[in-house]
Amino acid sequence: MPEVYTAFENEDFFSSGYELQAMNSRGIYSPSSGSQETASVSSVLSSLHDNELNDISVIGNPYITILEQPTEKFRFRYKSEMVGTHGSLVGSNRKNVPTVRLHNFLDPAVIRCSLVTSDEGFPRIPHAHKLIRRDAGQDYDDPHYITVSSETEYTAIFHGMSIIHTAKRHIRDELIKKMRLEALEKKKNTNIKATLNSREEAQIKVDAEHYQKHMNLNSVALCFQAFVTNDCGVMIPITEPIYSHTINNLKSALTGELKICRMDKLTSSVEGGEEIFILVEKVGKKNIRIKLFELNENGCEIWSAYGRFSELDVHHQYAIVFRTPPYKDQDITLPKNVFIQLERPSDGESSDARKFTYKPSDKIIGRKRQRISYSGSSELSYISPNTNSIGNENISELLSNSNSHELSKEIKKLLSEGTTAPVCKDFLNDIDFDNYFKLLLNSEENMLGTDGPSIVQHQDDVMFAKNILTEIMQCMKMDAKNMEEYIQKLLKDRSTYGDSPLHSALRYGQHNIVKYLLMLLCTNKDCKTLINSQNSSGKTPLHYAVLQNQPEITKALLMLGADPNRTDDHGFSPLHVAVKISDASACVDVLLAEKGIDIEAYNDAGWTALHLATKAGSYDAICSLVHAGANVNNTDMSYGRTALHIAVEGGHKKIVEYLLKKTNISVNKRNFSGNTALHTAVVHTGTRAKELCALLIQHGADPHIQNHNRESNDVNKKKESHVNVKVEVHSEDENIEGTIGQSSFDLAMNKPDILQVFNGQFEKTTNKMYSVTTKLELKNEDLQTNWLNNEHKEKLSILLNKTQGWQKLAKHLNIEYLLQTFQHNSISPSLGLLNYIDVEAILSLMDMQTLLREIGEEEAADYINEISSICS
DNA sequence: ATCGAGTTCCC
DNA sequence: CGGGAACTCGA
Repeated sequence: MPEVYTAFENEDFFSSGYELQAMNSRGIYSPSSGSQETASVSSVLSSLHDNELNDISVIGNPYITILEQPTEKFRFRYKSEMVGTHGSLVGSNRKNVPTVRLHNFLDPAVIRCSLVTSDEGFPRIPHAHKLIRRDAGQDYDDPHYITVSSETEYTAIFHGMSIIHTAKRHIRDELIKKMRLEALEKKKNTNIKATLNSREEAQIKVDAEHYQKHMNLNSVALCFQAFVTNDCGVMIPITEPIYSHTINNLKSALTGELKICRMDKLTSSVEGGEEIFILVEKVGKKNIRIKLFELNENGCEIWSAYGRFSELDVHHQYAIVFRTPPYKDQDITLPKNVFIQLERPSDGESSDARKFTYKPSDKIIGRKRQRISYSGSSELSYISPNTNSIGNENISELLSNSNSHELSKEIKKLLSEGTTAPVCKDFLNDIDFDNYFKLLLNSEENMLGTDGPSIVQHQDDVMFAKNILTEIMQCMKMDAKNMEEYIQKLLKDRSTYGDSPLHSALRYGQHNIVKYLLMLLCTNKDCKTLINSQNSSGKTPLHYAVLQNQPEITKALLMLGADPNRTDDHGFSPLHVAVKISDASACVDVLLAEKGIDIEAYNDAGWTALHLATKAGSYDAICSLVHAGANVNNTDMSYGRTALHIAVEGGHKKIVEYLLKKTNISVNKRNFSGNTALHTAVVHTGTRAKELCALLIQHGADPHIQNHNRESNDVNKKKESHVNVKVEVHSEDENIEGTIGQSSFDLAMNKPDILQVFNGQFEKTTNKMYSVTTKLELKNEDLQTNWLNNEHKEKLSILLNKTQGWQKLAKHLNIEYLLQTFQHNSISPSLGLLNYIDVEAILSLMDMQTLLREIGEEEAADYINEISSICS
């Protein structure tokens, strides 16, 4: 087609469509003229008597601007859904409908709207979907034509359109239909009588075939083009086509709206790694990310990170279980508000952002923190500001300068001078004060916490305990009337997170302040209550003492009546907390020494201390727990695992070894999924899989125990029957439970090194257990007990691979259902088969030799003959 | 055969 | 309308 009309693609005109509309509102009328030639002439002429403002816009070729884009999201409907009304394609502003205007043209023309592919940068082709237009209860297929003229200000308004999702099976036909029409129209522009020749028809079919597979069915665009009809009734385009932006299918996981529906919790520790369950609208598991980000005051993103999860953590397109990433700043002392949103890599779409909060770590002091140098003075300067009510310079000085012995004497004196209420006399009598104070004073640290605040703005928080203590001292010195009451009030004061002074001092590692607070507390009538007070996350001072790995303080707290079994909001007792910290074994021991501690207690997730310790790999804690009498065969309530499962899962070889060697843990215990520790070891992805398997096998793990994992193929069907036969034979083998599932052995099928471990063990010990399982009688004792070693197996497998004899062998052994397994999974199919025969003790070497001869594998048979003669 | 994802239909 | 679920299809 000759390029008579060139595009007018000035960006300015595109973006200034609205201004143009205003300027042209008067409209231009010119008497109709027949041909295109005169059309452009008349447009030039008319520009002469148009006002100056319009000059720029009227000179040039006709073009179309889009006054109103269609919405970006629209639900594509199937034909069958088109009963009744479902709303039509509206404009991007949600009110109007798609609208375009023809410029630089003075005759009536028609504007066509059709549906095309949306891939920008690629040639637009007709889309397989339909764009229907409903008018007065009638539906019309695309394309749609609207006549424009000066009366309508050359504006075409496309009402009542909707997009019909062509069914997959009709895509090709629909494409062919549209592509034929397009090709025909093109040809007719030059020759009215033109038809498509068979070569063109064929080409269209080929193209349609191709597009059918690759067309994006969830995105379309509208195509607008203006035409005039010539004398022969042929549509002659007078503008280049212009395309709307993309319209995406609202119902698809690929382009649908991303939405966070619900979240399990909205907070995480700065350390990250916390598991969160999030319910979402339909997503594709391969095409979704969870982004956490922070904005500054100006709304600029200043931090972002992605939640950690795998495809397997996306449940049925509607839920995701992910772990939070660590926050950039581990040292925050106040909650940090950030945002969380879903992000779709394929098109960069994202959901609305939800608020999310990072909480400061409980172990703030556990880490090395950068110390900010305070100008000129000691930390003393931090004490004074908050003292408008009480002039306490003396006390401050006392606190900071006096050696601790002096001060403790001071306190002790105060305490013994009868300031204590009679109620606690009994309690005080019970306490071994000498020991207690020795414990507390057995420290050479300075009075003030060794750690200053890392960030100045949080000094109030950090100084909370110190300020309270200062006030108390002040109060004592002044011997005020309501002193006791006042002190009581001070001790009960709370700071951020509901911290009592004791919590706060512990949280910030101000160990000396802790000690002084404890001295004060021990004489207080509400001592027990105060000691056991819980902050807003339910933690007691004991939790923090343990988190800070302070065995002495832990002990002191216990002496003062701290309840070792009080749990935090997640059901964690101090023991639960302690065993998770690998170097806090001293605290574990202190706790375990406490009578009344419940070592089998479960946290809210259904884990005992032993499970938590195992998960964390805290070897010492495990030993302590076992010594303290923890039941090693106790299972967690969420997965039914013993510590052995958990240890294997975590690859903690040393712990596995300990459990197996030093405890009476049951090696073959199955978890809720029916898996034994050996199953877990076999599928272990780390480098230790083999060692772990060996260890378990050594301690009697049975690789034939099956889990509850029912596979879903023919292979398994057959295997079931196979297994059932086996079970019958070994009916004395207690409780294989007749279940249908995978054994450790099954799981190891494609792991030759692990099979070796299994084999090695059977060569030595298991012939008794798995003897005489086949119809074939075993004749040669030697060959029965000594099967092929690995080297022999490899050599033999080379022979059998060469001739494909392994397939025949498998068939004759009635295990052809495993052919595929061997074929696909083994490095060498024959080796897989041989290992299988070996482990399952299907037949003796002698029989093997016979069988090989029967099936014509002379070379292999000879080889066996050769090695067996060497052996004997 | 079975499962998850995608498609189609129904209310 | 939007939500939901039944159906279908490909791995």
